[in-house]
Amino acid sequence: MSRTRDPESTKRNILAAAKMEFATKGLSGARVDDIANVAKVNKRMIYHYFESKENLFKLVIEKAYLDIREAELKLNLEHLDAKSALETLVRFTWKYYLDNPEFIRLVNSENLHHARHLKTSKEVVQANRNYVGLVQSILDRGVREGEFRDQIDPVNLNITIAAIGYYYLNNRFTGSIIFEQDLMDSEALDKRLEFNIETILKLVSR
Amino acid sequence: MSRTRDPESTKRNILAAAKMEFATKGLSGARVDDIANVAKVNKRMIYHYFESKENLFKLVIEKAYLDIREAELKLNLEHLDAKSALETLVRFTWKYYLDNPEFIRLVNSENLHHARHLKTSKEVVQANRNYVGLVQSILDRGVREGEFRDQIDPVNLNITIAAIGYYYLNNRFTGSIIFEQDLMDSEALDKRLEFNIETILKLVSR
DNA sequence: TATAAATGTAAACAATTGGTTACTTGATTT
DNA sequence: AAATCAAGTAACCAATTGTTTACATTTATA
Repeated sequence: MSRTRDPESTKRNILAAAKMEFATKGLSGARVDDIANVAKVNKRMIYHYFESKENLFKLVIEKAYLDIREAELKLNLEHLDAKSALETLVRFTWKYYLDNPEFIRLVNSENLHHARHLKTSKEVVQANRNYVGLVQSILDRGVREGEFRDQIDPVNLNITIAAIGYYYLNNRFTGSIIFEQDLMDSEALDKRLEFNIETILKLVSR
Repeated sequence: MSRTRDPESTKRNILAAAKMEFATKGLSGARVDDIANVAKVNKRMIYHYFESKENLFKLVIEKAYLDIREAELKLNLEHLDAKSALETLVRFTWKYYLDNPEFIRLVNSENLHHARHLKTSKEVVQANRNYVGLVQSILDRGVREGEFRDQIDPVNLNITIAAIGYYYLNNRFTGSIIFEQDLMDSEALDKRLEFNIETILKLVSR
């Protein structure tokens, strides 16, 4: 049966279109008209369901964070030895950024705006708390197994794992110009991933 | 003598105001009127000297790159042993990002726009070529001194040195929320710098 | 089945935007 | 000192923007 009305699908379409629009053009550059056109809904519906452009952005960035944290939990890193778990996490983080370039763009936008949309989001804070705990448990296990150094700060390790992927991909356009090579060709990408794994493993090894 | 007209100072004021405006609000979010007000010049002067908002942005981002590359050259890393040279470079990069947060924001904006303003800038490419050469020479020296591993890719090393500082500072707002600590308090900043030096030195060591 | 609530459309609005026009004032040159 | 050009001002414009108003239609419910 073909329903002529479908509020859930309308909301989903708006959110998906908004995510791409905000990621491509930033918060200021994004156009509500364009979001409506891509989502194939009347512009009025955006205000009906999401109140304002600003609030729509808030929901988009919140969902983006919850999505990546959820994907990380699915890795089931508890079942691996510490070294494999850490390598898996580095690989995952890289691949996630590579497959979801919108995530990086959205995080940049949110930081340009001093994270004002995320400030009130308890859910995102909790999801991240679990994530830091996960990395801490890998570190503990690595120490017990005699593989990792003691006293490594899990937050700084987390940040570095993200950083070495994020920066490369975020700055792929300026990078490809100033380094005079295509940073996005598959050979360069593979090489970078291996480089990153090496960086992290050397950092934690005894 | 007080000159009522001073084109050089007018241009300088416009460029300085534009740099801050673009860094704070991005290319789309920046307002030509605001740049004119901050620079204390008539809006007409911006178009007189810089043609368009877009072209003004181009000059701002070009100058930003030339400035950092120039500052790096002043470090005179050739006179240091390889390990000290590399540590100095990591410290410098961190401090430069810390003291010039506009640089990070501008690079983000340029990447959001697929680096279209930098594409035609021969000068920036040349400046960066010198920079990669500098890092390569440090690596060579380190190998000769028996301190560094062989075959380290200078471009990926460069990218990683930048990444570990850039990401932390770029995402300081979202980071302070999701990690539930002020990433910008001086203790956290010192700790991060030491962490980064350790990361790079462990990466290159034999 | 009548009715109210939810879902949707079209058009318009007030404010803002990058950019321009028409004009004035100061400095330099011959 | 006249003339010419560069530097500067104020007001305005057409286009675009996020948001709203007024209205129509579908769906669920009493």
